[in-house]
Amino acid sequence: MKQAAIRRAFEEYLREKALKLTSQRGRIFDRAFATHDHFSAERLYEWLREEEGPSVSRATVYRTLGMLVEGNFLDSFDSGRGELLYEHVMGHRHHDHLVCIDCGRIEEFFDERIEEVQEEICNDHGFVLVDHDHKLRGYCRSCAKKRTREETPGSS
Amino acid sequence: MKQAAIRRAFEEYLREKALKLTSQRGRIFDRAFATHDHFSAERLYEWLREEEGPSVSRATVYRTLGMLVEGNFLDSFDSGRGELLYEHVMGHRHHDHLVCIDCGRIEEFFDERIEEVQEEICNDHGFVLVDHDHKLRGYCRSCAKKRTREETPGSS
DNA sequence: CTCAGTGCAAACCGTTTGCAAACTC
DNA sequence: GAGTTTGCAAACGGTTTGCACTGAG
Repeated sequence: MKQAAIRRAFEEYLREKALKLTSQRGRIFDRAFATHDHFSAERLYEWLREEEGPSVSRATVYRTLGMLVEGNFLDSFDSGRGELLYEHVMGHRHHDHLVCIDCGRIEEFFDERIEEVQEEICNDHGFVLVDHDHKLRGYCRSCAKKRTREETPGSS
Repeated sequence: MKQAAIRRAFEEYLREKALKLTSQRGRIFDRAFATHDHFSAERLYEWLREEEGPSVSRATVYRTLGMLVEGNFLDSFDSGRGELLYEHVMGHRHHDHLVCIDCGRIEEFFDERIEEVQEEICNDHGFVLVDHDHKLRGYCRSCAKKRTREETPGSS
């Protein structure tokens, strides 16, 4: 889906819900969809104050991000460091995350087998699965390499 | 492992690390191992002030819980509601959690297939897996039942 | 014109921290 | 006695909220 189409979907959503299209909402939406990275509310707020455009307060950033998650334009997940991270949903299928505990790098994974087992587990427990949070934490390729080097007395 | 043996392991740990056995650490440890439930730092703090014994400050509760996780006496995991939950480790093998998004009920699960796939995924990404966080969120049996009842015009 | 939405600053909530006093070893 | 550990209260960091003002519909 192209930017323009996504933006139209957003405006359509606002209309349906009788929400107003303010310049702040527009800026926040566009900025969120302009990145393919995961970002925190605070980082998005920084971006908005660095770049020019109608001013947007921190409160409005938080409120609008909440609304975008509600409307399924964004997904949020816990970074594990006490903040929520957001990523846009359009054109992405569901996936989970690998998080580097050294540099913070985030990669994505998806495995159908896990999805199936999750359903099975919920059935066994009588749970109705709504969503899940699956993070694998460890060292990414380059941090793992760095650590090996440091731990080995090696050359020098 | 019996309470007494666990307590001995704790004292041994303190000795090894040259940490002091204070009355506060003793109380916190004992109280944490006296429950089989998941609890937050704040809840543990409440328990300690309700029950009698040497007084323990909130700061000490947080500091000691951190130490107990460090020493592998407790596991902590993110409740998803902005607080950490703790559970004791002794006699429990690793497991993940099902969380009811209505009543907060927590059940545990373990599935070897998922553990294996996780390793495989990490290998594929060049990650060295250290640990993971896997929560299934949904409605527990009784909350699911309650919801069905409410949504169905039904009898009345 | 009206009411939803915004900005501000204060409030929140779980957690951490600096420092003087208290206690273990 | 020496040096940890504690308690207190203030600080923190991310997020939420009350309220008067602004602006979209």
